[in-house]
Amino acid sequence: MGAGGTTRQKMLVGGVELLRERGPAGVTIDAVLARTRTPRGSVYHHFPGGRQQIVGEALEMSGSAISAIIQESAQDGPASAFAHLIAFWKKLLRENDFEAGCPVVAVAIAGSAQDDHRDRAREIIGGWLGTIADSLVRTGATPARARTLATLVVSSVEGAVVLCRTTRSTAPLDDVAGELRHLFADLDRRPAE
Amino acid sequence: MGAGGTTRQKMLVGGVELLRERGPAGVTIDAVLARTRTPRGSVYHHFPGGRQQIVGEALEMSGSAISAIIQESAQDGPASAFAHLIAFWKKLLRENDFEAGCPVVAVAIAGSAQDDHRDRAREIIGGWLGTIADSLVRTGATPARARTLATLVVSSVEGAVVLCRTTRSTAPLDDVAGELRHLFADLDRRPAE
DNA sequence: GTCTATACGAAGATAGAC
DNA sequence: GTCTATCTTCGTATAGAC
Repeated sequence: MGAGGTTRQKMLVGGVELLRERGPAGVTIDAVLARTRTPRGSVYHHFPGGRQQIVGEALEMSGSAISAIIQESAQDGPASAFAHLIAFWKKLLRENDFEAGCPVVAVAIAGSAQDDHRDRAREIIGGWLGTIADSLVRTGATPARARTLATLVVSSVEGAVVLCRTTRSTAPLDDVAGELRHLFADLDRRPAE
Repeated sequence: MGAGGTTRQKMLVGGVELLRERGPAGVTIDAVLARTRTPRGSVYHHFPGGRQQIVGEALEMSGSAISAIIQESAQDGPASAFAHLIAFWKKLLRENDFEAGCPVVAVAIAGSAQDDHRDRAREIIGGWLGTIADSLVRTGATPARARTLATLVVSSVEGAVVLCRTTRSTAPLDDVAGELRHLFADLDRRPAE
């Protein structure tokens, strides 16, 4: 939990946690306050935009963390990006007792009710796809196939995170990791589609 | 939309639509009534359990539809189940202008707030995995590898549905379909892990 | 089976004191 | 920066008439 830091930081961390656990609809001001035990009177001082601003900043903060992992590890190639992404999710799932998932996916499927941050979610996911695809191109894949493979990687990992939550196990991510390793190994044998 | 049928059926169809578009938190009684233009006074007559019952029955109805598609098509082998699943989602996404996703996933990641139908979501997804894995075993895969491949299929398809919603395009599902075809083709060359 | 009215609670947001 | 009301909106649920 967000123990240290300023009141504002604590609220934001609480918002990130709630976004991962319950989706945007679960990021209520009351829930943030109850979780972080920060003063109610400070909410609109730090977040003049209210609840909507908290959700938006929580999405930015948690989405950037994932983007950073992909960008850094992708410098060592697509296999590295894939491995680090899997490792990140396994760690986060276990640390949160399988109660936390991907905040960007949660926003993406939330629908247009209340405030709508889906455009940002789309941009963030687009960034992941671009980074992974670029990395695949550098290993010799055609741009078209790189894009296709990047889509498979992101889709299967995000889907596996959902299955990990429901089964309360990291097995789905391990299964996906095992199968997609074959696919990466095939890359040089089947470069163009 | 649920034009015909009894009041109860109309309410249920509205609940299914809302569950797919906004998740369980979006299935409010007000939203169901506004969408189906059914009488408010009939809600607790048809659903004594109130909102929670509507969400539960909407999950059963929409989850069963997907289970049925997998079960029927899996009789012709895993490739058929996979193809029909992809086709189902592409059709549903297009028909709903990419505003609707998987109701079971929506429940699975909703968290423990309010009513909790996650156990049922887990059972439903488990059924999909079992059906697909059985089908793979019948084509010669070992039980262990069948389970692993089934997990990859469900994970990547569900993840792709999320990406389809954000990009408002069926391309992610097509990408996954294209890549996983290679994997099915490899099955006979790499039967045991 | 359906209607209106209403009680009740949760949550977002604002105002003004400190 | 933080506190204590308070207002308002929304959503669930119930009661009783028709």
